[in-house]
Amino acid sequence: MKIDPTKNADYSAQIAKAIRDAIISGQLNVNDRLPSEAELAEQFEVSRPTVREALKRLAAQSLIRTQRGAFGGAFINQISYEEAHSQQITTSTLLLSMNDVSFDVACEARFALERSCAPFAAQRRTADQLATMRAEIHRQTQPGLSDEGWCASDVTFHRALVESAHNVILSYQLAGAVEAMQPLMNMITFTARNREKIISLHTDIADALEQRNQQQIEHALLALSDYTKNLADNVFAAKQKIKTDIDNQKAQS
Amino acid sequence: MKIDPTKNADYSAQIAKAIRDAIISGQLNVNDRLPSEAELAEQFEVSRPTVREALKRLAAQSLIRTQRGAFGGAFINQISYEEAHSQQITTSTLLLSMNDVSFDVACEARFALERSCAPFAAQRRTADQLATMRAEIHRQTQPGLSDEGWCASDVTFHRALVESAHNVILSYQLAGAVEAMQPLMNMITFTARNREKIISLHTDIADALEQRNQQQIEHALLALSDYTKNLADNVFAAKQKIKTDIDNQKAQS
DNA sequence: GCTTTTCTAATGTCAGACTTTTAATTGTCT
DNA sequence: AGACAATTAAAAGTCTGACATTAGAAAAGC
Repeated sequence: MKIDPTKNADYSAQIAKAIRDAIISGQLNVNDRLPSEAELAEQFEVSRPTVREALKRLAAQSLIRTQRGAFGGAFINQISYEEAHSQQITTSTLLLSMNDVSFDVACEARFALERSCAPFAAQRRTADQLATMRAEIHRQTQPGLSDEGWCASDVTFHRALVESAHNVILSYQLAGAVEAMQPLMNMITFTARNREKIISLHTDIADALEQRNQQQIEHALLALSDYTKNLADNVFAAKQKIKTDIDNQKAQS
Repeated sequence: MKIDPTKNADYSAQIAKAIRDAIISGQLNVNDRLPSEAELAEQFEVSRPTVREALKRLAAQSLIRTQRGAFGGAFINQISYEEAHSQQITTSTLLLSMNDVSFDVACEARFALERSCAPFAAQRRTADQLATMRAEIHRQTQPGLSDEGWCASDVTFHRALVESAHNVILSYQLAGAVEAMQPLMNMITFTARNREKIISLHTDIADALEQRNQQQIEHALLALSDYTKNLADNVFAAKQKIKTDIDNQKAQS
């Protein structure tokens, strides 16, 4: 972990890469302290601001944390599930919003991923998680529930399902996928009739989970996926119609 | 997107957050140019180095790209699948290496996620992808294949399977999961006999895919998952044995 | 022995200057 | 007029040196 030849990249980017590689390769361990900024500056033969920019890059990826004061400095950060998770969501959300992914594709992926926890959920679900799901279903039946409340409840419901697989890695990956999809889902307003149907599908899922019936869980999820896709198609078609109507009106006037 | 009150966070972190939020909320669009560093410094009432640290944070997340020279500056970056993907891998790899996740859990998650593409792969696989998989299987039968070559081939094989689902979101999520697992997989050295068995399981997968048989694909993947887990258990048990033997030897001397 | 004060090493911030890059403009020649 | 070369200016990248703030450690006081 030393040199910066005269490549065509910023020093700060090169330094960040050098340190990142050292962390990933295990040369630097969790809670190790990096040399002070002044020392790093000397070591890499650059100025302190340059080193600082490199460190900020690493901090943005939660690779290090910094602490002020004597015996402070930059420490290798043990990345937690929460941090990793929120980063995944930021990245995925941006990816979805910037690359106009079709709703169908995203929806298909989302439910396909969720289905992957079905076998373990069927085996390992606890009464606790089932109760959470039932409670959310009950909340969803309340007539006065706002759109935001509905969406939040939906997320909690699906999260409980994922958690019931009792596999941290799976939870982490799926929660990221589900939450990243949320902004897209929010584009659809659920009417009372839509809600009723979705609640019935949610109930199917909960029932299947209660009976520990893997295939039925998968089947219900698939049905939910199809229904959501259909709903979205209608919503988008309606929006499109309004748009063309306006265009026609303009053309006439 | 304005002020920084005297909160208990770095200015640079606050500025980065303000700009990040503006991007996510859509106030700033792809390829928009941010004000120059000097202008931002004036706007936020901080110095230019502070602004620069904020920009480096955003650059580390691929949210912006910078260009030097006249009419250069910082531009909102359209995050590509590749960039998003490599970030996911960095995060997931670190998460796995720093939180001593058990191999079983990771392996279970990895193959469960991969199974989720089975229904689409069965429907949509092309001759091309099947050919890639067959070619990799053939490469895997070569006796002189190095461990690195074996691992690379394995990744290519599974990647082709994932791609055959023809869903970019799924590909992105799964490729991240599969590649993040790779360092863990590399801890297992595959003996000739192991390889033979894995090749046979790979062949099962390819056959099932050729026949567009979803259930058989899932079944073969499950078998591969179980076999890999078993293999890992043995490897770790062997390592443990060596360790205790050494300890005993030390105790005797 | 415990609390309080002081010390000090480290990050956080600033101001100002200089260097390098790069695109637009201007100027010149054919 | 069009193509090529020189000039210019804007912006990021870098450096120097300084000051402010913080927080742990050591010393002083009780």
